[in-house]
Amino acid sequence: MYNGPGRKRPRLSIDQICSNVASSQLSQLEDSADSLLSRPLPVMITSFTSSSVTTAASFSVPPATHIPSTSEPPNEALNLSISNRSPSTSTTSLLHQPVAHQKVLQRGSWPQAALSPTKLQDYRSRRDSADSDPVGSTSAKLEDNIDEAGKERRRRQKLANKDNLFCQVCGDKANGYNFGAITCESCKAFFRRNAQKNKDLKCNFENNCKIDHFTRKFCTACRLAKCFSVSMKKEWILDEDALKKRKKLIRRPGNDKTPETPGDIDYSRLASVSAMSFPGAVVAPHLIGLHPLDPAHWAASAWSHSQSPDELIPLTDADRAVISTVMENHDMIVTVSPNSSAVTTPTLTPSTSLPQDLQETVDVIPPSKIKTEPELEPYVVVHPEEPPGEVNLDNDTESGKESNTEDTENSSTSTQQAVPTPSIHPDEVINMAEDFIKRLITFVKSLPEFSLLSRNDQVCLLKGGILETLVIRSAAVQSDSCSEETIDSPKSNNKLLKDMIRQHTKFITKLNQVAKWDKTTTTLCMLINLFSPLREGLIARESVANAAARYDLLLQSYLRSKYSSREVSSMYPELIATLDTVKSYGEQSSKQMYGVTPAELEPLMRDMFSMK
Amino acid sequence: MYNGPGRKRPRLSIDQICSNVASSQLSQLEDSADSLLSRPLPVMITSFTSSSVTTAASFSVPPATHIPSTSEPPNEALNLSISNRSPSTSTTSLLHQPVAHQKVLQRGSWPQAALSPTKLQDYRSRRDSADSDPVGSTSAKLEDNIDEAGKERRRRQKLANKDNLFCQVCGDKANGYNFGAITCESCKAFFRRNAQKNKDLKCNFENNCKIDHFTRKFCTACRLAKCFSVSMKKEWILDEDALKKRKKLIRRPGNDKTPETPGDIDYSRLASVSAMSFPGAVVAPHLIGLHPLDPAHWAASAWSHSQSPDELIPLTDADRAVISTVMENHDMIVTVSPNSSAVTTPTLTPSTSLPQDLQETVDVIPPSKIKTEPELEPYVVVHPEEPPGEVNLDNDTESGKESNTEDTENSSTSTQQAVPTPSIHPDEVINMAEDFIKRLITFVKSLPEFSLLSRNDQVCLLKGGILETLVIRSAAVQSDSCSEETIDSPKSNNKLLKDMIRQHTKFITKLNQVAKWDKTTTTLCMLINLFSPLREGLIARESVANAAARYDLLLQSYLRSKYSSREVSSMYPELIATLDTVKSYGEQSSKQMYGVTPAELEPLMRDMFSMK
DNA sequence: TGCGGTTCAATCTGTTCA
DNA sequence: TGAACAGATTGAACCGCA
Ligand SMILES: [Zn+2]
Ligand SMILES: [Zn+2]
Ligand SMILES: [Zn+2]
Ligand SMILES: [Zn+2]
Repeated sequence: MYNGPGRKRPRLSIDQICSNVASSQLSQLEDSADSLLSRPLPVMITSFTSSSVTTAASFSVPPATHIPSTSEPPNEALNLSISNRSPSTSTTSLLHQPVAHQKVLQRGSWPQAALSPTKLQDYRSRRDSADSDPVGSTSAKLEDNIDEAGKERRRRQKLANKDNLFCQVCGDKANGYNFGAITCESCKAFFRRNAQKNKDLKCNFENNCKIDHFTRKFCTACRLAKCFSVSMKKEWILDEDALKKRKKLIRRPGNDKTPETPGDIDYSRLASVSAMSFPGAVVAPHLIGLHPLDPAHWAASAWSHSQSPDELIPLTDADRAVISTVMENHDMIVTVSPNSSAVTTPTLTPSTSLPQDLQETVDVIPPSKIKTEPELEPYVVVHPEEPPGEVNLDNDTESGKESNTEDTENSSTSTQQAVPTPSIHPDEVINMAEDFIKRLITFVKSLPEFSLLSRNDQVCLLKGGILETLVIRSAAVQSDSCSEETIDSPKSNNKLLKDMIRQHTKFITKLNQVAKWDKTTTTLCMLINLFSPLREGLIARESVANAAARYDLLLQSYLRSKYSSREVSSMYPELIATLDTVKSYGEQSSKQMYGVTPAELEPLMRDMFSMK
Repeated sequence: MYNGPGRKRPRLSIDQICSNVASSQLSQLEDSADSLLSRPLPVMITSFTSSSVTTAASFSVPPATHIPSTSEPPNEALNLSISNRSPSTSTTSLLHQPVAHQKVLQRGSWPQAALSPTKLQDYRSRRDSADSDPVGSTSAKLEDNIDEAGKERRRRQKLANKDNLFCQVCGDKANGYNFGAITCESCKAFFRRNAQKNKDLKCNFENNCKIDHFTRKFCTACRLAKCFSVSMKKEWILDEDALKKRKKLIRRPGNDKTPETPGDIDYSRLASVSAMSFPGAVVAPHLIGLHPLDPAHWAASAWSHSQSPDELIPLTDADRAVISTVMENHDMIVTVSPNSSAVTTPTLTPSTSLPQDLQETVDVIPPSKIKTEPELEPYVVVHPEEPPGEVNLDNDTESGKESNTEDTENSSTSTQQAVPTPSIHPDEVINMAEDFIKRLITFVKSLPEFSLLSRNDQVCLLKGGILETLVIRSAAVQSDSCSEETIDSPKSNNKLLKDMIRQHTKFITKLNQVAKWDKTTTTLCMLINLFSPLREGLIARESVANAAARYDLLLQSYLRSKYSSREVSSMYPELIATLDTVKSYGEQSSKQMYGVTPAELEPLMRDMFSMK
């Protein structure tokens, strides 16, 4: 029996990663994550209209007292981080600022990602029209002539294409789209052979086998999963009937852009679906537990609008709102802007609070600060289990937590100068990492899709993806600043580390490039990646897949609102592909990180944690 | 000198190391070593004829009272091994088993690893007659008849065996010996198909792919390497000629079963050969106080044969015999195969017995279990001071010592599963270490060169080299398994320890690489290193140097029998060089080990002690 | 030309038989 | 231990419609 499965690379647990990175405290990330998760998260509510601008404003505003009681003293964690940066005094003072105002968060507004049945066709036809000359097929001669012009162009395109088209499943060289995703010949065949059969493939490992040129044949289960995860559509595999018909004769040409049998896919369904932002048809694959990044799904779910390829499609209000909220929260919680002093360090609070009781918690928060969105409902709808109208997040009343972000900031700014980064005590580096991760978790908790998950699943996602998230996020934050400095840091003599940093930089650069240095884009990518339904241990994979799908669609909509159809059609897949690389990258990083001393890590961490 | 990250740790004496490692008992390594040394070691003598079957049988036989009549019921050891496979209950129950029988095993029963050509033949014929009905051939019938008697017995044995025999390559269920190692059918076929072909298999990964039931087909290169590492002999694959002959006719079953050289091994020759295997000239350098590993000396003593550079120079029968004996003993005593449950814990037995009296002791041991080699004589000749004919080992009557090996085994084996290594109580770790060291010592004592030394010198060698030995040995045992697991162990948050583990892994990897994953090679290296004439306190440095030289030569011969002149000329020096690094490494390790808690050490120890 | 399907040779593996 | 065999997969090449 040739059951060739793949060689499985052990995936590091978050614990391991953390311990690697920071060696000590972080090692209990799981625990901390857990504890973090159990802590209430402040609900952020954004009024729609007020949205962006408002948010922006609030962003720079010092959170200061906000919240109620948090006049509390600076929290320890923060202090630590601060200390890192500014060795001396200034920092301390900053530290004293109350971290209180955490945030907001919306609940469910969902932009609807258009996916209508027509999309695919749309996509294709658009594509066709764009690239290939629709010249009549009848007169070849004419065509020749006419084509002449476009010929070269086309050729070039094609060339360009083929040369840098890589299989979304295994990374091998790809020819073009197959079943909805850019894949190589082998994955195409593989998918056709297996997607439909119901034989339950079983992964002999952890269901997270890496799939690449070498390993693809190791684990059919994961390979297939990956296929679905990139949204390959098994529905596109011609069934017997279709085949028969096909062979016999091709009648009404109208129907069949897709090889599907006429009656097959009822694209009309999609419409309604899209309304729901989660069309069953498209969702299916995700339910299977795949991760949402799919060009394929993308292609399929292309925009329903039959807009001209160059017209931008404005975001729906809902989408816009969601995006701004997310970004706002992200900026508030995670980003430590070097300049703006208004720091938001939602780090955990030692507060004794509680939990699951959302509504109430929400109330606790000063209405003025709460940010909520009308669109929430729809989202909630998606998750009927949830009580609509309110965020299902734990509310964080915050505790005395202070953000040392300030310090960080200070130091960073001050550090900006030529002055070589002051030596930081290893322990501090650790603290910084810990602190940052906490913030990141807080941010993630602000996402309803995340907070609605069971604690278990939340932990699973974090364990599995925190590092990747950090990596991606670092791109989202300091698009350009990292590279040089980080790399040049005279501190690291450690070869491995240097390589890592270089690789990191390379990745960041690549991602930023593909994302055109758009922070929103990178942030969305980060989220899409966060919600990887294949993470080990997940239970509600479906929910995760849904979340991923949601952000995926959001990203598409966002892109489409900013770039032309043409641009998006190349940009989106590239993003997905790039994003995919982070997986192996992260894994590798954590491995390499192993044994690196905290001190050596500092520069990289500064970068990853966006501390300057 | 590894001056890695930071802090220097005071240098520890072996006692200290031990105490650190194990904290208590081990600390008196010197003492214990001494005591161990003074204890008689069971002489293992194997009659050639009785060989395989017998041995196999004895192998599985409960050591229990050992001695003579082993009409004993199922032995515990077996149970243990079985338990490995079945995680749950069995294990626990096993644990509850009285510790008494633990040690059982060893003592003299020698499973025979198909070493001698005769054995192989034996095996074959037996197998044939037993399992497959040699319907046709005339001789077969005769055989049948003859065999009749032993048939049933054999069958039973085999069965018993089969149940707890696991492939040394992939851990799958094994049938018995194939090409010199216990392997499953598939690995057998795999080996036959690939071992001889010179197509250069290339590992797509890191050359340390884990090989198990699921992963074995992932990397042929590593699988093959693993095969070699467990000493599978490609020479045993019938070559064309042999095949032809074989096909033509099966006459005297005696002659050609093995591809081995016609006359097979003339054991009688061994004497003289081994006597020569120690040319005075070569010894010289060592006397000067050099340690045996030096390229220089090597180059000088190159093989006198003026063979063509690409021709392999078969080992002399003597050398082959010695090597197999050594390896066999090593495997039996020291190696705790993660898969093979049949555990060999030659640890000391609680018996009260006695001592220095060798001859007598020997008698005490069930002849069937004792393995001895004709070759010993010659060796003895080298050390005329010793009474020839008998092994100069102390016989081990065992003290009240119990080995917790059992526990160890259990936990280890059960650990195999995905289950994260179960936490082992620190004390157990200590015990494991102690136990392991004891076993190692037992093994070392089985080397005439060692046991012939004065007690003082023996202790000196052990004190000076036990750690290094452990390190090297870990490479010899689990070529590939250590790295990942050990490193990933979430347990160790201790930075230093991690560095150590990493370094350890690095070293092991390097050594294995240089040694091409050949266990015999690494084992010989270990021995060469053990006999370092420069150890502090040594008196008979000359003898030690001789021993080193001997193994050095043996290594060279061995290499030359396996690789081309060209290969060896680069390989050997590399081995020596690599080996040399272990010194500083070990030193460093002991320094670092300082202060590490036993619990933290567990993973490293598991690795070093090859407990899974 | 893109992207469905189809075919088929080539590998390997592992079991069974001799 | 070898030989033979039956499978299992894979992936490249190709076919054909729109
Ligand atoms: Zn592919
Ligand atoms: Zn898998
Ligand atoms: Zn095997
Ligand atoms: Zn390999």
